[in-house]
Amino acid sequence: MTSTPKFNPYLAHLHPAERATSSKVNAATSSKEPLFGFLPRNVSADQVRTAIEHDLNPFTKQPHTPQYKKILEARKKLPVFAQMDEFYKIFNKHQIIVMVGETGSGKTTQIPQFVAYSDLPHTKNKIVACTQPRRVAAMSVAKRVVDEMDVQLGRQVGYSIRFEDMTEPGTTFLKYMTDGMLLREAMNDPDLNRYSTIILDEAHERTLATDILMGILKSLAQRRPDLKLIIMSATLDAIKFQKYFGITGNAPAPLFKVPGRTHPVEVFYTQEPEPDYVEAAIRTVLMIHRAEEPGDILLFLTGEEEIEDACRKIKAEADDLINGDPESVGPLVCIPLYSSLPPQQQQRIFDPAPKAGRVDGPPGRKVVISTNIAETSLTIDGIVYVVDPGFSKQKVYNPRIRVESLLVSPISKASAQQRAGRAGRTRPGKCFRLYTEKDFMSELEEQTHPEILRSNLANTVLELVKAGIKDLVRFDYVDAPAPETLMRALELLNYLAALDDDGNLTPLGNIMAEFPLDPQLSKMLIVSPEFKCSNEILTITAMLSVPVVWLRPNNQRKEADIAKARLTVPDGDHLTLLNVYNNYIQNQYDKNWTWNNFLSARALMQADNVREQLKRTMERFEVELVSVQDQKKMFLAIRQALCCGFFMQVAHKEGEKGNYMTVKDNQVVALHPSCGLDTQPEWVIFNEFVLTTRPYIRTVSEARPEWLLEYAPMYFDMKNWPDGETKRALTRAANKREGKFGARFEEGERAGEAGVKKRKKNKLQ
DNA sequence: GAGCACTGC
Repeated sequence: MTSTPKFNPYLAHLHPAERATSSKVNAATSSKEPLFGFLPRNVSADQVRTAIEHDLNPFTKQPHTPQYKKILEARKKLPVFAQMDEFYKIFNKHQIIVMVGETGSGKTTQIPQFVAYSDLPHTKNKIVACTQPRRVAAMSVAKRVVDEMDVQLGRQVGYSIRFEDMTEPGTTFLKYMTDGMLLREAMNDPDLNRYSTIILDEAHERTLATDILMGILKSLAQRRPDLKLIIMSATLDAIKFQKYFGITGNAPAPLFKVPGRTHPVEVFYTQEPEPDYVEAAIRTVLMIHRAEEPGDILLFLTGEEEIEDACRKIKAEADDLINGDPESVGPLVCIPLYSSLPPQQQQRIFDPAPKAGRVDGPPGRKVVISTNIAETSLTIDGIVYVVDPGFSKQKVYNPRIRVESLLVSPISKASAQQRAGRAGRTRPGKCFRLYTEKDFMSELEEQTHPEILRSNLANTVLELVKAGIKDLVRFDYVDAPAPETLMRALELLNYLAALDDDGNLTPLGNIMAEFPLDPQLSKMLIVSPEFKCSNEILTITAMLSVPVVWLRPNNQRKEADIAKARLTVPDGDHLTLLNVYNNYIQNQYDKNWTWNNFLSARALMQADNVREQLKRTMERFEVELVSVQDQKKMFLAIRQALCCGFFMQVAHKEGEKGNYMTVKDNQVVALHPSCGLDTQPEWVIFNEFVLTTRPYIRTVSEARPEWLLEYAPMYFDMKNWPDGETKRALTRAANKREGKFGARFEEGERAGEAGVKKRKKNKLQ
């Protein structure tokens, strides 16, 4: 290589810097290369600025489109752009950095591009990844960056979310992805060798996946000095992350800080605590409507019912105002917003405010009444007033009874700030907090508890063990979960035979981890071929993994209930779910059919999608897809397979009043009113424990004690059980059974192990 | 005789 031809396909694959050193070519030709002189991980902002202005796209070597320059002018106005020099100074010097970028700083779109100029991942077959907590964000940011970089979506720049991989192996070097997706990858490739830099965006949201990734990446950074990490977060959490990612006993990780671009928001508190926050919220909205300048209102409430109720009341009161004095106030529209609303109705939040009732009359106003969805997931432009009663529904986990439930709780200071910020996106705004300043200062927690402290960790623990992390108690968590939560998870996985008594992954557990499911579900799915009903269990599993398919509109409850009764299988709710799905398929995914039967077409489509994904995983691990033809046998088989996964979620009837008592935890529960069983069987197996007006079990099927004893002998080993009616009933069943089956009971082999062992012998080894 | 904040694989 002594001369540089005009085009050399070999040279084109070489890194420009390497080319420059490997051949002393004439500088005039080479400098036409946009990336000429770039040294990986040691580039300067000057170099990057020059490359960005180059006529050729540095990554495709194609001339830029006119659109590129136009977008570039807008990019240059972003606050991060002004601090490019500082960014490279810090990034070049450190392996891990923490970045704080307020709303509007441009961090999510720009920082990954800056990193691409530094890592030059396209020359080394590496990828720069940027994680997002939400799928829509990963998708829309990737699309934006594609335009900014003048490349094609799914080629050089792409995204990867569940059900959709918009990347091209070997070509994609910048990838936006959900945090859950990267965690999945880490499970199978603990060194994440494809990545040169990993950026965790929105780290302050502390999703379960991001928290686990922080732990994994912190230790990975020691094994892989070539891997760089950027943790992007809101201000309040930065110090915590800096300390966490600091080298032990040494300095905290360096901070790169960029201001945001928002407008000031004036905050008001109430003088006294409000006894009824919904009533106070309604009053405040109407007060704003009467007395404040034009501008839309965003009110935060906790759930669907509260929101629909408030919508009706505000509408009624506003109408009264107008009728009473049409001169003083303009028209007002109320728009509800929560996640179970169909997307079409969610779009209504972007409708413009209503026009004035008449020429020169007072202008109209839009009020969006929303759950927390408007705090992070959706931004509504034009909001000037925020009404914040200070509550949201939050997930809480009680490890003692293994129950996750939703509880209306006070929000955190961080959350309150986020809410207030929603008023200042387009111009200066006001935020009305329906609590006192004193309560804000002294009663609200600084941060919302990270999800890892509020969740059942069974799934997470299985993923961690699969990723090679065995000592879960001493794992370096940003915030360690309660030991009891970990213990409960390990215990469940052990009973399910996913982990052996030493906490090692079993062959069964190894396959279970591959399914994006709760361990009870993956266990039941994997063992279902032994019962000759895997096609059916696959469907039921998919139906249990999506939101409830039944619709029950307020004004058509009766009709909805009748429609549901037509599809109900009296032997159990799980069989009803199977029946609904099968009917949906028989009716060829017909939307009219779903509509006429008060079923959510969206949820059913999702179920079908999930079913396909699970099916592919089953095929990959040679979990057979089989059915028995005889319906009676099939119904039995399905409930037996259910027992293999859900034997820890069993309740026994106590007395004649329809009360049930959960086995071992001894919680008194009732069958949920949605339950379709036509009798009250002595033993039931349930999918879910819900704590609302009282404790209910939901999605329930009949179980038989002999199945429990046969498929979960370790769990139903009665030697160390407390005395009680449940124990007596089980003992009766056991005695009866022992007479019948004798020796087989002694084996004590847990269902599922046999099948996996067989497969292992044949295929896995 | 009820209800499902939100997200993710």
